[in-house]
Amino acid sequence: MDVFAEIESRISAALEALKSEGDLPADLPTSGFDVETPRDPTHGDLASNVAMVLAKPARMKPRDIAEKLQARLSADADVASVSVAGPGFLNITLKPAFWHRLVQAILKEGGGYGRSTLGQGKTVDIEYVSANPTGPMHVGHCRGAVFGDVLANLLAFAGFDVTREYYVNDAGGQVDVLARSVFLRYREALGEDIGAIPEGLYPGDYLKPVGEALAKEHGAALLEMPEERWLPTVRAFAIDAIMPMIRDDLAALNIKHDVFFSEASLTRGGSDKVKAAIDALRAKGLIYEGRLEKPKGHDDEEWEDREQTLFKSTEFGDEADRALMKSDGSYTYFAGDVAYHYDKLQRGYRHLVNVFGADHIGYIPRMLAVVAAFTGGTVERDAKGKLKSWATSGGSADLAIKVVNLVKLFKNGEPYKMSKRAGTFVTLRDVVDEVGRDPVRFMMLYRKELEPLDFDFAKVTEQSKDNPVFYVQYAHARAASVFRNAQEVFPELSPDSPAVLGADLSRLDDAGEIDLIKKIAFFPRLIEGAAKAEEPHRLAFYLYELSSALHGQWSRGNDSPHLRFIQADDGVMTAARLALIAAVQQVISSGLSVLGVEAPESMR
RNA sequence: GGCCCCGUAGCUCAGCUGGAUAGAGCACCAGAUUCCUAAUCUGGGGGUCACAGGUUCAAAUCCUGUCGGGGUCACCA
Repeated sequence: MDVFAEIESRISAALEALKSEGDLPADLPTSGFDVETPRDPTHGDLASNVAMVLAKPARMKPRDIAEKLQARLSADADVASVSVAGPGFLNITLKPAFWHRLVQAILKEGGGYGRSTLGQGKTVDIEYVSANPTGPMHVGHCRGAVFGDVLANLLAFAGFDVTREYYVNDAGGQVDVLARSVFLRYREALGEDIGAIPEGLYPGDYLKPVGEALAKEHGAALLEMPEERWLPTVRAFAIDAIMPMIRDDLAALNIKHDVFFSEASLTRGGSDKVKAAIDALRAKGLIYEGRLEKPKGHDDEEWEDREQTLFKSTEFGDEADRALMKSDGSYTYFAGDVAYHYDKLQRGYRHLVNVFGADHIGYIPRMLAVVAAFTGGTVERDAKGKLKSWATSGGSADLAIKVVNLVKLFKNGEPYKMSKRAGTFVTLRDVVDEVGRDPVRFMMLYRKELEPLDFDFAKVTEQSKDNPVFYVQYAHARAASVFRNAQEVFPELSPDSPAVLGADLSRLDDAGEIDLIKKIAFFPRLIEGAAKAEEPHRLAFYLYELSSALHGQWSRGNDSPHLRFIQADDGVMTAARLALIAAVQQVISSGLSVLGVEAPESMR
């Protein structure tokens, strides 16, 4: 049940009635306006701009339209009063009985409350994390990982059919470096003194066991071979060893992908999916052999002017065409990504989401270009060629790119520099072990994704109450506690009992109580808004506000005992208030579950 | 230099895609605990929404320009 949609439709009905009676022009639209909660609660429960939006097409004064609607809506059995204010706002106050019914509806829906049919089962593929398989995850990966995971939860809650995907960059130079690094550890495991790890190889100790395992499996056999013979073996071995580390790291954050897509698989086993994807673009006339201009703004000594295979991404507004082949004849990373997205589209997804780090922003236009090219969609730009959004539209499927900004590390307020050499490299696992899964997840979401995030270990660990996650969890635990205490007096009042679900709510008339109901009434709309905007942080902020309202109402019982939830001499009132608490707790619980954060029954 | 993001209270940030008198946390000041968990609550001070124009009934929000901070710019991934 969505109060806003409900009132919207009643306003529409009122407009229709006025039209049929000739009070409004017959061709006047009956949608396109908003119903929202006014900032100032004295204005009423709900406000609409309907009169102002329709003033122009109706060629009437906003206030005149508003007054006609006022007369209509006042007759509604659920409406207590309607007023016209300011430039033509329609302020509506609903009868308490309406809010009481809402609480009952929420309790009846239970965990389904707030779920939406917005997605209508549309298939969505969300690609996130996609860290190179060259070592354990570090803190920097954390934000994108949590963001992607929660976005996936959120879209699923809003009715989309979601696939969570990880693109494994197991081809290219980085994994060759990994292989050489492991080979060194392999020699070490066979008793060789390898000395210091040379510049350019991965120095981490985590490769030691990998080298040892390699020695166990192959003995000294690999030592006899030239690099080009052992490299593929060692590379595959190393990746097979690293990926479980990464999965473990993700599991520590409660993140689980449905699909791990291997970049190397694109060209394995005789089939060349990269070539196929490029050919598909070629068929559209978007591939050509040509030269690129030397990039401006920085001196590049190694720049070489040569003819190469290019994708015409300028066709979609990118600032340069993009190379698909390296000078050694192998595919560029971009070429692999072209094939990967081609593959995703062929798997039938209607909506693709890529979660990028801020350092990959420059990569966005070419990716949008690729997907627009494959789907027949467009990359919307304004007259000056500026990108309107990081998304394609209008094609058989579309791509949206979400960018999470950098995480700046602090310790006791001082910037904290990560360095592998100085031993201050912080792995994701370290952070989760030290701080805990829930605080990390919540912290990563308690900021708009595009905003840089300061992450202070000392703050999040030592003064853990600074972390808002405890505030929200405490609200949930407090609700559970109220039930525990209430049952000592009224044993029949357990959370799912008929006595609570069917409680007579007519005495819930305190302003704070009604305010709590209004806050949970907003939940479905919040979910839809956050899902449409693909902004999970909204949910974190919402839960904080809702928790605040609950803590506030609880505390009012300190000064005014008659407001306490448990009234030992009044079972009817207690049941009513517990019903409200149960509904609030339900929303917090549902919200936290979308965030992937635990909703504890107790904080002790 | 091109492109992209950001600029809101002393600090860290929200602001529901254009709504009414711009909010929260931290910090500071003053209070609340024989009382359902004080990991909590109540009150107070604190603002040229970077700046200047424009669009309209209405702009922190959209457009243009300027200033400041950050990111990024073939052949890496």
